[in-house]
This record gives sequence, structure tokens and C-alpha cells, in this order.
Amino acid sequence: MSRTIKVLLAEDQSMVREALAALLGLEEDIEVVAQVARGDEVLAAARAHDVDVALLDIEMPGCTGIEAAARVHRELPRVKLVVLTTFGRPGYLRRAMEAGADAFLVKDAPAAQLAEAIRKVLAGERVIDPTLAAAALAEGANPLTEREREVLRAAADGSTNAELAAALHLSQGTVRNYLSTAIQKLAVRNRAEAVRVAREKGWL
Amino acid sequence: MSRTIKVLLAEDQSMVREALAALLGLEEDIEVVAQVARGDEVLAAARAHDVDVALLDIEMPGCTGIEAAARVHRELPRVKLVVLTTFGRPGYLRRAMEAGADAFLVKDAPAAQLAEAIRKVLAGERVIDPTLAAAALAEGANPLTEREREVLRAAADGSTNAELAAALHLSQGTVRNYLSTAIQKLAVRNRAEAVRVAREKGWL
DNA sequence: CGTCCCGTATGACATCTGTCATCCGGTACT
DNA sequence: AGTACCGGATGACAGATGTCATACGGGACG
Repeated sequence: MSRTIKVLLAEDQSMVREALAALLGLEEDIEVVAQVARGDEVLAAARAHDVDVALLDIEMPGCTGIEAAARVHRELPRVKLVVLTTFGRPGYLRRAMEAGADAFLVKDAPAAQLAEAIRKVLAGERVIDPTLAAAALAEGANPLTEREREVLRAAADGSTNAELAAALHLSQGTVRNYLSTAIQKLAVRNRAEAVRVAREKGWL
Repeated sequence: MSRTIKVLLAEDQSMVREALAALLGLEEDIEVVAQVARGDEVLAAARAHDVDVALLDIEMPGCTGIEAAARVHRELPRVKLVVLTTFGRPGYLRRAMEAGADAFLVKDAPAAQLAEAIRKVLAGERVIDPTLAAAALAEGANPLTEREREVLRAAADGSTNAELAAALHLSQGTVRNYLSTAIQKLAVRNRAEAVRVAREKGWL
């Protein structure tokens, strides 16, 4: 009756990627037909191998798994999308869902959930950790504007105001204004804390 | 003629841990006899299962894989130690070796190297990525004193001088002095950069 | 014994950062 | 037409941060 499920695996750490492939290889009905290590190779590989499900890590070079998910969702809407991540950040979940993901798993969930999630999304179900879903809903939307996010991202490595101003083509005063409003919105006391909190929430 | 190799797997993310177990399970001569998710459970599990090799992730709750390695090395010197990490930080390699590790692998190395490394350490060999080894030697030793490290670690989350002083039972001026010297030793321009650089080098 | 480094501390100083009020031009919604 | 919000900017001010000189007691090492 049903053929095996063709899976694309996107994860930058080869040891983890191949280990996950070995894990999925143990399942009778699942076959990993393609592996990529970069976000920007996902779409082409998914198309070339006519996969049923794409399993995407978020943190990858090239582009994030969320961006890759959005592209696949647009170009190959038939492909089911499972997003897998180290960090259970509510903002990630929200963005993954907006990008068209069908399942969202964190890497410290039991391994059995992986194959299970793949089967469920193919059956049309959505798979989301209920705790995370609650957290994502509870915390509300990202209060930062696009510019504030940019400045905060750029400030994350310890750049000074002068460097930020130069890099973003803004005046130093404007940089300080954005950081100041971001600091207030996040209810913290300096840029370093703002970066940390925004990161933790997946807003960065 | 030799029995199977008994391996202990220590890694906090269960999906990754079980995937690695699946990967090693494919090898005829290797058997994963124990899995733990915390650094502070390594020693007891290694002893209880009389393992030949312990495969240790560095980033774990309880204690780091490096600390766990040091304990096992002291208590069960017969057990070979393979340290596995996401981050190829030269300082990590150095500390792992000082803790008695026999092999040091990064997670973005090919999966085949894992089983290979396990066999090699049992044969008495040491397994280290040559590029990393060179980097570790090239960058020299950690220039920070113990106190400077502590202050930098505490400052990493965005705490202010006043909070650091209170937390570490120091005067504010002393905190500033330590941060200032750390900033100079790392040749950067503020605490945020100092934290970033020290992290990247594995000195934190 | 002298020298060096570490941990700790102070005070003074310059610079950086964060806040606030205020302004302008554009867009979007009512 | 009015209001609200965003991106962008300025100037003034207070407080935080980074630098430097200097000091003292304790190990370590020659």
C-alpha cells in the first residue's frame, strides 16, 4: 500500500545529522533520501529528491531552517515541514509556524517523537510541544520594531555606538535612542541584558 | 575474539543522545550500555556498567563533560575518554587533554570518525583534530587569572558593576579593575567584547 | 632578601551609555 | 483632517564604565 516516507535532513553538524539519519534508518517506513548542511541548499535538494518531509534544524549557515521552511512552503507546498531545534524559544516556534511548519520539536525531547512527528505531519496533523505552545502564546508578540532588532543584533558582539552608527548608516544619537527604547520595552537595564533577553525569547 | 566494546554515552539532548546511540548501534563491535543526560551522573554510571569508553559531551547540566572526564580519569583510570563537543574551541581541547581525555571530536566532523575514535583510543592511540591542535598551540595559554575569569563569567549576562561587586563580595572599584585588565589582556574595547572573545577561545 | 605577580582597594579622570524632551517627514488608519 | 506610529535626528544631562596611578599584604622564586 503506502511507499516509504522520503525524508530530507538539514542540519549543519555532520555527526548529529548522520546520527539522526541512523536513527530514522531504523524505522521501516522511513527513508532519508537527502542530507544537506546548509539552509540555502534545502529547497533545491527537496525538489531534486521529491521528498515527503523536510526535517530542518534552525541554526544553520546559509540561511536559518525557518527561512528555508518558508521557501519550501512557498515553492513546494506539498512537502511537510518539521522544524527541529536546540532552543525551545517561544519566538522560534511562532516564526516557524508562520513560515508554514507542520511540527516543531526540541532536541531534548525523546528520540521516539521524531519518527512519530514525521508520520503525524504526513497524516495531516500538527505536532507542537504543549508547554512551548503555551509559553509562545503567553509571552505575546515581539514588541521590538525591525530597526530596534537590527540595532540589537548588531550590538550583540560588543560593538560601540560609534561602530553601530557607522555599520547601520545612522547617527550615534539614533543608535542610542533605539537601544534605549529596546531596553525599556524589554524591561532591562542595559544593552547586554537586552541582547540576552531578546535572544532567550527568540526575538532577535 | 575480543568482546564488544562497552560504551557510556553522556549528552544532555536526548534526541541527539539516542541518535548517537543508534549510530553506534550499527557497529558490530560496539555496544552502548549506558546513557546519561547529566555530567554529574557519569562517574556512577561508568562504574556501574564497567564501561570501556565514556563518550562525553562538554555542555551538560550538573557538571561539564570535562569535569566529568577528570573525575573518571581519577577514579577509573582504565576507562578511555572521548570528549565530543559542538564548539571547536582551542581552550576546550587544552582543558580536555589536561583532564585526561584520550580523544577530542567536534560534532561537525564526519560521523564515521566517532566509531573510529572509540576503536583507536582502546588501542592506546590519541585522537585529535590536527587543525584544532595547531590552533590550541598557536593561541597560547589563557592569559586571564582565576579572578578575572570569574568576574568575566559573572558579567556575561549583563550585570552591572554594582551587582557584580555584591555577588562576588568585592568593591565596585575592584570589579572595574579586573574587567579593565581582562579587556586589555584580550585586546578588546569593552566588557561585552571581552566576554565574546573569551568565550570563543574557550577561556571562560 | 629582593622581585614579581596576584588579590584587593581607593580616588580621579575621561569617555561611553542611557534617558528625556523635542523635532521632522512619511505612512497608515479612522 | 486628525491621530498615531515609525524611522531618523539633535542636545543636554546623569550615571555607568574604562583607565590610570597608587597602595598594601601575601605567596613564589631566584
